[in-house]
Amino acid sequence: MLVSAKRAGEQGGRTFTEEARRAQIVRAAIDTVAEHGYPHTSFSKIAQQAGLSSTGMISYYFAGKAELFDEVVATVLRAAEEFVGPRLQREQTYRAKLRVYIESNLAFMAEYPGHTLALAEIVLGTRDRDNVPVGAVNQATASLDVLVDCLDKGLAAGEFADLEPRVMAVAIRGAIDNTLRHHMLTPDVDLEAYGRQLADIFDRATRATA
Amino acid sequence: MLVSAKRAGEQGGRTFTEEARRAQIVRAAIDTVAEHGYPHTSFSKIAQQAGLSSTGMISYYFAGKAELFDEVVATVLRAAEEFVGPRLQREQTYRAKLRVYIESNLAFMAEYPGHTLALAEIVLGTRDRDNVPVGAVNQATASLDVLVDCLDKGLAAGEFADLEPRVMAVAIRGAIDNTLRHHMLTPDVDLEAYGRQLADIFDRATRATA
Amino acid sequence: MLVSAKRAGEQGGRTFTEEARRAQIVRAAIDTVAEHGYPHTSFSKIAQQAGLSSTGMISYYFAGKAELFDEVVATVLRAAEEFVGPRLQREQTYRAKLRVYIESNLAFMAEYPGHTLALAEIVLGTRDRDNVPVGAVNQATASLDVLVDCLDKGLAAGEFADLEPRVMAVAIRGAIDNTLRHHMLTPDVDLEAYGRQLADIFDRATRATA
Amino acid sequence: MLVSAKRAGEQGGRTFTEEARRAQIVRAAIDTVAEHGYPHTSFSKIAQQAGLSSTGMISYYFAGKAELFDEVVATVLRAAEEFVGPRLQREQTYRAKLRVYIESNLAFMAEYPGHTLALAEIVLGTRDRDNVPVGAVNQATASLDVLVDCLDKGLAAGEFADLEPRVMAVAIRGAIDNTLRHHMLTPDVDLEAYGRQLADIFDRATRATA
DNA sequence: CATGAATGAGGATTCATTCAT
DNA sequence: TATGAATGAATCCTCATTCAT
Repeated sequence: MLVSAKRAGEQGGRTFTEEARRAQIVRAAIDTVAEHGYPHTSFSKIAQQAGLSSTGMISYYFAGKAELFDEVVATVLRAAEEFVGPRLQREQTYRAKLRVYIESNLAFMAEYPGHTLALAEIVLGTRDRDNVPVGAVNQATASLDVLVDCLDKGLAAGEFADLEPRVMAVAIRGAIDNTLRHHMLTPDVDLEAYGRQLADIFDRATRATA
Repeated sequence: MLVSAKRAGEQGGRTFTEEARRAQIVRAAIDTVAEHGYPHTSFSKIAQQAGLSSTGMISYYFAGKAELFDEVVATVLRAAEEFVGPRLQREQTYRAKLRVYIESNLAFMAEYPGHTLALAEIVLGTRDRDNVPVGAVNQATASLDVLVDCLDKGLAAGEFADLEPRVMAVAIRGAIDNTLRHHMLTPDVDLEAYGRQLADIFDRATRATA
Repeated sequence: MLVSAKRAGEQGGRTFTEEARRAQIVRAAIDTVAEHGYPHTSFSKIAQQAGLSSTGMISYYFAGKAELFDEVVATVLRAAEEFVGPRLQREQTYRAKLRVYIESNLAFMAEYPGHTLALAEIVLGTRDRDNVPVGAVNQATASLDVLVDCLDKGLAAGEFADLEPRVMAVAIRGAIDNTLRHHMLTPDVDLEAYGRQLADIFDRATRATA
Repeated sequence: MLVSAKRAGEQGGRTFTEEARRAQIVRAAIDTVAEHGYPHTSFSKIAQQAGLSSTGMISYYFAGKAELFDEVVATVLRAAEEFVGPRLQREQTYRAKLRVYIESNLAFMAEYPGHTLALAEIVLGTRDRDNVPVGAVNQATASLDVLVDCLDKGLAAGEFADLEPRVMAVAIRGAIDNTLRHHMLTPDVDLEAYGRQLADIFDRATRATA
């Protein structure tokens, strides 16, 4: 006798079907944000994109706007981590890891442009009523820590010279994200070449001065 | 036929009084966006901030939301240009100009945090119905050209080595903007020190490799 | 053809199991109304209170909202009748019965505050689309007849003087219910003492004038 | 030169026109509650009743459901006070005042049945999320104090015997309200006669025992 | 010039109910 | 018998914009 398909796939108290629906909605939300921008993303647009007949369905699966977009952010970050992480671990030196971090982030953007764009939109657009960024952003900034960690260790290993890890990390992350933004405006640029050049820039910036 | 007193002071077909009103509204819009975030900025919040009794006035002076926020962006960019421009011209070498560009941009942020924050919010939040960035953003990206120009000339003068001006410019601009974003989240950082370190990073990145 | 085991225990065409489920749901409905108020009582809150996993169960056992709340009212009235009835019969004179009616009604309220509160909420909140009270209320008002009957007979027996039974009954019932309402707002009052005083009031009101 | 009509009629910072609109909406709300019951009273029903084209108008004039219904309650209580108050003051003895209180309350109900019904509905239907009655009710219960005060003073003056003013007041108020409720269900009763009989009841109840 | 009342579309969310399994 | 996913109407509320004055 088989355990029912539903119960088998539970995650966090949710059934397989529930999880599937949530994933479907999250995917639709990502696409909608990427296409229309976060401020113009409404439940009805998402429902339409997902092929759902009403916005009620979304409220049925997500407690509210916040929960939905928190999950969107988590999903995108997870996808990015799964894309970038293995490539990072393959490298031996921290200098090589840094180069791969930059290049594979841009490669991820090239492969999932919607994901990255949506992430940026949501992180900037999501505030509580005191204009303080909410949960989603904490996750997003947490992703900066991977980079800080890499720089920290590389510094300790003597591979990098003369840098404040967090300042550098913020710069690198900003450079990457802004590159995506420009890529969105002028989609004809070659992201792979861009990635190499960006990596060159920060490779040089982390070298010891003569 | 006499030119009316009003018409004498025109700017783009508008009278002094009109310009004053528009400026008042633009100022209020900047403050409102900075305080509540672009998604929570409505005409009524702006009217309230400006001390106006109704939103009708705003619609009276601006053809629509787009026109208002275009003017906000233009105003902020003008302020930034007026702040950064003179400091740039004071320097002789392009390398020095680059350093000053970075430092004075962060200094501008420190002095007018609302302006910069509002700009970032609006640029990301303002799209037409096809999600194409509107006029505002074109202006914003235009501001990148100053930086590209500086790098271009410095390259020609042999001051910088080995860089693609536009790639570098996008990286620098992104690094600066992301620094502001982090400053907003953790307001205790010293923007002046940050500016120096950021300038160091890109100073090194533009040097010839040994 | 055999009568099935299930059918053997029918009540109004329903099996034991069905009755048990209905009772469980009715109990949950009473508690929910008492806790959250009728306007905030939804099927999902009731299902939650009953430990059911979905509202579908409720719709399955009750034809609709109206049927459920009709049964709630009937249940509460039955409980009140079972509480008050025997105490009433124990008394010999109608004057004594009247006193016991008042006191035991308040005692019932003290013992089952949720029941009484729920009843009041539902009676006021349940209307059909023409604002005509539905079945539930008819039952509720029917409960007034017990009181009218007591007054009628006492009058005939010469125990009460000078009163119109229905007017008096409405007054007494209103006084009792309003006492509960005040008890809900200020729960520190002693319902037993209140009951005695209330009984005193109407005991005096039913005496012949000197 | 005349002060503008608008400014002339201000009340609490509101213009004449605003006040008129608010009054119109409040009147429509009273009628709607009286006709459909509080639980079935929605902004759209009120807007329809008021002849307004959208519910937006109501939100435009009232900060929310709570503010609207608070004003409804205040309006009804004011009307009742204006009706009952003068009649009360005309009487010399507290015993006479008590009789007039009861009779004129029923007379008010006869004249403005919608008002009283709406009041009862709202007071019972309005709770915050902890099921605690809100502001409106405080006003409503405050109206009980007039009665308590009358009984208190009559007791001190030796006009009433042997009663706990608050218990008596709650009883009287409950009797009055329940009489209205029955009047609503069976509209053929003569409220004036009812009022006299109700007054008789409590007149007798407050007499000294022989 | 300026006002502020009015509009109506669109926002998220909750609800009772249905239906296939 | 029981489930829970799906529905879509209805909830209150906010919004940018218009228009008569």
